[in-house]
Amino acid sequence: MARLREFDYEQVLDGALGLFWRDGYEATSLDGMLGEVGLSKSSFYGAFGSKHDMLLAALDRYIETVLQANIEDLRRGSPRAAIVRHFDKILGFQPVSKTCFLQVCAVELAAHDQLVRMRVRRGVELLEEAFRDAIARGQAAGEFAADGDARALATFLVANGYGLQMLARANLAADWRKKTLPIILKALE
Amino acid sequence: MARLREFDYEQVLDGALGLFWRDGYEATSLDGMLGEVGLSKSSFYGAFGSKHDMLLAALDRYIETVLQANIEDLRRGSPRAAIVRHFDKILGFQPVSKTCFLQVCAVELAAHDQLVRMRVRRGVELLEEAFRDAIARGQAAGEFAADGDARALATFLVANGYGLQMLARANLAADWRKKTLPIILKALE
DNA sequence: TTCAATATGGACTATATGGTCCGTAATAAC
DNA sequence: GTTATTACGGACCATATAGTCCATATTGAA
Repeated sequence: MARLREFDYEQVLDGALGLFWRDGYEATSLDGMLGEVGLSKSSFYGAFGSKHDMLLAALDRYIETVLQANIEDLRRGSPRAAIVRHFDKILGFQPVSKTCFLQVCAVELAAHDQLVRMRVRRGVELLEEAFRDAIARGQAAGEFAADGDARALATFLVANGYGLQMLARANLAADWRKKTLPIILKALE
Repeated sequence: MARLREFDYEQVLDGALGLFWRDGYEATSLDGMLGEVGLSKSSFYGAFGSKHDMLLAALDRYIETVLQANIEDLRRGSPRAAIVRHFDKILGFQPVSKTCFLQVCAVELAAHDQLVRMRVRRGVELLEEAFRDAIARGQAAGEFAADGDARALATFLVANGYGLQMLARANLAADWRKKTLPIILKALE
């Protein structure tokens, strides 16, 4: 009954996510983005509504795809090994690396944008739950001390992950950053 | 021999810092800022050069004033109490609070701006040194375990501070965040 | 085949942006 | 008081910005 869409919605959304992620929201111009993904303005406004709406959609998509993949990775193998894997990834970041998009949104936008803030919070809570599950499994398996507060330890791990990503952006010596991992892990033992 | 400047350079710089700090670099418009601090464009360009130059100057000023005050506060009283004070401040943050300007710059700009990155790194290192000193003093005084690696522990504390600030922006429940403090402190014992 | 509905290309708009320029005012040295 | 030097106000500029509009194209249903 109506003309079919010619572009791939999710492909365009992933392209936009990549730019918001790499450059931030304000620094990403709509014209530049539409040029990169090859979309006309009318198609864009018809499908996404506004730059801000697209940011929200990109944030949701990040949570559904990238963050979920990280969360699923936390379920693989032994809990301790999964947690080490998670932190090794972060410790390998350089200043230009694409660090967690939740952090980009939290720091650039969350203070003044409730819709962004709610999504970031939800994403962080999902990550926290995944850590909590991993910790609980590790406790049951005897890898971690059984008397630890799994939820508090999970929040602690999330905070350390984001703190270390900030230090990677600041280009703090990788050697120094890496030496925090044993300290972090010791809190679980 | 020449006309005198009518505005207070540092006062204007502090005003600009406040705006960059609250809203971020890209979201702060020059016209808006000049309106708020009551400065004409010619005076601005004569004194500060460009928006980017002013950002660098504001970042330097943040380090010299706000960050230095935090660092000096880490020297007051017992090391353990000073560290608790530092984290209590962070744990009191709400999403709209002005969290550390170094983090704002790191996340919004450091990936693509070497001049910002170098300054952020320097600021972070100054904070890290202050933590290291506090830890070393605490170790000497028997407040902390003497066998801990003071530098690694300092990096760990810095990372936790920034991670908790990110969680404050995300509006993660304050109760949860607060429960990480005993875990952090335990790493020192 | 007609028609209602949606998609597309791209011209267009209003405004905001960072930055420049210049005429004039104020200052201190001589 | 003259002069060299710098500050100031504000008009001005080129461009970038997010967003609108419309003529045309394409589709599936009736």
